[in-house]
Parts: sequence; structure tokens; C-alpha cells
Amino acid sequence: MEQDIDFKTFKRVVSLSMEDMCRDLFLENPRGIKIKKEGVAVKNLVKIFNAALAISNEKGFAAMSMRDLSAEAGLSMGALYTYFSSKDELLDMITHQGRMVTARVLLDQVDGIDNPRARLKRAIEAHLFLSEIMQPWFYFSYMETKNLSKTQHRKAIETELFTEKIFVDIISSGCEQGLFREVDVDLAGAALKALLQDWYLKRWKYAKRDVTVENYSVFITNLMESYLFL
Amino acid sequence: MEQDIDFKTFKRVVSLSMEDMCRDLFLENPRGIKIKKEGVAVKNLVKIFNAALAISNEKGFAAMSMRDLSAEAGLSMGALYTYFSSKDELLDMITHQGRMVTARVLLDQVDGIDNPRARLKRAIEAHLFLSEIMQPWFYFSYMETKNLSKTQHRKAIETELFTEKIFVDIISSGCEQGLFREVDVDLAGAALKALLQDWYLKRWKYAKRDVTVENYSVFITNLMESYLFL
DNA sequence: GTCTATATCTGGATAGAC
DNA sequence: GTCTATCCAGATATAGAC
Repeated sequence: MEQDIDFKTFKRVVSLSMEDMCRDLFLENPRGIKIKKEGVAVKNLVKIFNAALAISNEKGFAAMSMRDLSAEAGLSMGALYTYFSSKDELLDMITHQGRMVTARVLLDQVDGIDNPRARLKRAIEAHLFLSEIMQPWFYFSYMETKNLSKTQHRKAIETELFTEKIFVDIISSGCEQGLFREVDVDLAGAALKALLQDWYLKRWKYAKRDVTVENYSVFITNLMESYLFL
Repeated sequence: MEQDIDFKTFKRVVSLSMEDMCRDLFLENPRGIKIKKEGVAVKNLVKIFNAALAISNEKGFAAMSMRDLSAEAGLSMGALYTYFSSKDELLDMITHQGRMVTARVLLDQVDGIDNPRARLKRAIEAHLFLSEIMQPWFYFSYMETKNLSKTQHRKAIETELFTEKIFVDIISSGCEQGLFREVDVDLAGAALKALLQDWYLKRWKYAKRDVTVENYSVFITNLMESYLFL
């Protein structure tokens, strides 16, 4: 379990197609979605989510009209409303599903790795690789957080702090074991989080400079280690 | 000129009141604004900008209606439209004015400091202190970039790259002088930029943890130096 | 310069045919 | 399950009184 992982392997192991995620959503949500047949529902959810993410990441969720969405997804407005009861509910659905996957995958990836240095490295890779695969989703969640309903907004903040805590805990245990020097673990964790987020927030920049996700992963790991070891 | 600067001194020296900025805008823009008397125009521009930043940073510019703005600013809708010709123009005005100030202050602050280490420290402080004073403005600009008109959007990206280049150039000169070790200067610059941006993007987090801007400045400087010196 | 009142249009949501 | 047609609340923007 402690062995290294590369992006290709990661992608294969976690297998997070849009279809898988939409199927999960459908199975979790027997009430909200009026459609009965799984095949039809999943196929259309994929179309809806892809369209919503594309338009919203271009000009913002609030600026996306239901007519825009209808055109891009290739479904009539009437059909759209059999999958959610309001535009706000669609927003909540998308972010909710993203959060579930993130938490599950991150915890799963660091599980069983005890050495803090190895654990930190893997956590960084897992976060970056995941956000690479699900970039539109991560970008969307970041930008639309403040537009969520109050309960979903609270959950979004909880998840932000939860994933940050994963990093803080790793750094703390490294300090306790005398492996890392004594640092302000909260600040270190916050900084690491910011660096990981930059990967999906400024993808255009890194793409233009031909920085791959593996390059970036190595760089961030080195940066953090040079601070923690000194 | 090379001496240290603290937040209080910085605040006094750059003196960036909302009023100063609105006066600049008024004097630069004799065409767009229909109001003739400087006193009246500046007073109302301050009210409009404060209101627009407050509402937009709460729920997004697109979700802010002109009625919201009218109520919060204490001006009728008719009066609002004597200061700009459309909601989109208001968006452009706000971001434009913020960019002008940022570029001017940053260049001004590092001017005359030759030693790369001192220059880097000062650039970090200047960016953080500036974004502390103008937090609503910085947050707004970041979140609303993708909603700008095409020309203003292009300018926003140019400014992002311009300020990043200030950091990259400092790091490069440090490497050339053999003061810093050889690193990927573009990645280092991008990372630093991300860390500086986190300060105004997650202010709620740092405020809750009682991290001051000076604390954060010292932390970021140490983090970067531990990577650059090693 | 500022306000009120209003013209005009767009967008979310739904009813009912197929 | 999906589509078309439509309702109507609420949005931007302006005209004209004061």
C-alpha cells in the first residue's frame, strides 16, 4: 500500500467517470428524480452535468439561463425539471456529489500509510490527481460556494476544513515524531491547501506553460519538504 | 528606502482611502460620469462602490440587482445611472480602478531595493498589506474576472501575469547572483502568487484563527526563503 | 442632480399535449 | 419521458417631474 502511485495508475484505480458519479447520484436520490429507468436517468444526468459545468465555468452559474442549459444539454426545459425541482437544487446536487467523491477518495488514498513523509506525499498526489480528473467540478465548487443554499454552504465549508485537517494532522504527527521541525501546523496546512487549489483554479496558466500534474506534484512536495525539514 | 516597513506605516504612506480612489476615477473619466461637481460625484461614487462590493462579495455580482444596489447605496435607480451607463460598465469600472492602484503601489514599493532577498520580502509585504487594505476589492476582482467584458477580461489577465512577473524577476535575479539556489522560477513565482492570493480569498479562515497580516507575511517569507536558500 | 413611475424584456417554472 | 407554449415575477434601463 505504501508504494508510489503515478497519475495513470491513480486514474485507473479510482475510476471516476462522469457516468459513475451520475449513477451514484441517481441511486442515492430515489425521491428527487422523477425518472424511473436507470439507463435513461444516468444518460441525461451526464448530459445535464457536463453542460452545466461547461457553461457555468465559462460565465458563472448565475449567468447561465435554463434556456442556455437546455440548448447545451440537448433536452427541453420541461425535461430538465424532471431531474431537479429548481435551479438552486441543481447547484446543490452538483457540489454535493463532488464533495462526496473527494472525501471518499482522499481518505482512501492515505489509508494504511503510516510514515508522515510518505503520507504527506501521497495526500498531495491524491488531491492533485483527483482535481486533475475532476477539474471542472472542483473549479465550479470553489467559485459557486457563496451561491449555495445555507445548509449546503455550511457543508461546503465543513468539507474545506475537513480536507485541510487531513494535511494538518499529517504535519502534526511528523512534528511529534521529531521527523519535521516545529512549525505552525495550521499555517502550513492552509498554505498547502492554497497551493493544491491553485492547480485547478489556474489551469489555463499551467497548461500554457506545459506543466504536467506530475511536475506540479513534485514541485509542491519539494517546497513543503524544504520547509518542514530545513 | 531599504528599511523595513510595518503595516501601520504602509497604511499611512500609501493612503488609499476609498475616497482617494473614487476621486481618481472621477478625474480620469470626465466623459462617462454625467455629474459635474467633484464633491457630489466622489461622495456618491464612494457609496456606490462600497455597496456594490459588499453585496457582490456576499452573493455575487450577477445576483445583485440594481434595486439591491439602490437600497444599499441610498440612491435611487435613476441616480445610479448617472454614474454608469450599464451594470456591466459598473463592473468594469470597479475592477479597472483596483488594477491601476495595485500596479502603481507594487512597483513603487519595490523601487530602489536592489538586494533580491530584501526585495522579495518587501514585495511580499506590499502585496499582503495592499490586499489587506483593499480586501473587498481584491476578492471582488478575483471572483468576477470571468464576467468581465472581453477587453477588460484580457486586461485582468495581463495584470495577473504582470504582478506575477514582478516576483519571478526577483527570484531570477537572486538565482543569477548565486544568492538563491537554482529553482524553476516560474513555478516558484506562481506558488508565491497563490499563497498571497489565499490571504484575501480566505480571510474568514485567518480571522477566525487570529492570524494577523504581519504573522502571515513572516510565515510566507520564511516558507519561500527555506525553499530558495536550502 | 435626484426621484418616481414605468416601459420593456428576460428568466425560472409549469401545464398539458403527445 | 419529453416537448411546446405560456405564465408571471423580477430584472435592466429610461422618461420626465421636481
